[in-house]
Amino acid sequence: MPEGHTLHRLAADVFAAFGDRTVEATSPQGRFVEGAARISGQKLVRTEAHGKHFLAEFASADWLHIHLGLIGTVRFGAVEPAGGTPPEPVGQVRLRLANDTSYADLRGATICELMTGGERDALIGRLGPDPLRDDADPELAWTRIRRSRLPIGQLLMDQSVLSGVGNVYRAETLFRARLHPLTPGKVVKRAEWQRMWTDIVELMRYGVETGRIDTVDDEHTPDAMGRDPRRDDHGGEVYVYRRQGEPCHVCRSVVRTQVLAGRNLFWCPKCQRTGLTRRVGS
DNA sequence: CTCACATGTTAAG
DNA sequence: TTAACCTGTGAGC
Repeated sequence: MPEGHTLHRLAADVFAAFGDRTVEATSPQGRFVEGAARISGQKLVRTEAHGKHFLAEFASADWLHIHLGLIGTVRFGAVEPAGGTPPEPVGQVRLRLANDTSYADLRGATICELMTGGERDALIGRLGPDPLRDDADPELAWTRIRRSRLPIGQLLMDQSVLSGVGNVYRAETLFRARLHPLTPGKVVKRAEWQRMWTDIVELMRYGVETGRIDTVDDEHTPDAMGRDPRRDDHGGEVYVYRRQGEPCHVCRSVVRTQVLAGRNLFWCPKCQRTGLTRRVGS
């Protein structure tokens, strides 16, 4: 379940379990044997997340770089009794980190590699501002958005414009901004972008705290509206993401979907436009 | 059980 | 624009 909040949680969880001490690294699956051997026995100095990228620095100056892609996961477990042997890996475990009390198994990632510090810096340099980082500058994203004819829905998913937003946060933040996803970037107003950025920061911080993407305001919760809670998904309550064909929680219009650049858009045709002067799509 | 699809990205065509 | 990567889940039979 990897949007940016997942990676920031992962960075915190990995450091909590393995940070400031040596860690044993193996690649039971066999596709990261050399890299695992390089960091095994090294002290884990720090972990961090930038957008959807996980990075961990070891005392050897090696950086572990992981990207979960669409289906990658890290599963944590406790070594019991402490000091004992972790359970045999099940399935394709690319990387296992372990110490005397914890282990963590990485599966399905698109990237698991070692980097130099310079390569780590270059990677971060290619990413747009991450709403979950205190040093992020939303003006950098605005500079890209305001000059682009591409749809705001496409720009929000471009990791070089801003990093960490995925399909769920895209759909939900555009709904909350009442902005149609096909609105060209250059038509978005500065104040709209500033409000949207603030909203993204708030939504994603909540995601880091809870591990859930919950985007509906109190007045639109299942309790407040007397409807059934969402159950088809591990996420929380949402306005439009994967709700195509269902009624909008606000206006009852039927939520729509359309593929854009290979990913599904979701929006409410009535709530999401900003007046007649800016109606986009149909 | 099988199948479609998924919160992502890259490289091939 | 499409396939490929590769795991997990839910729907349907």
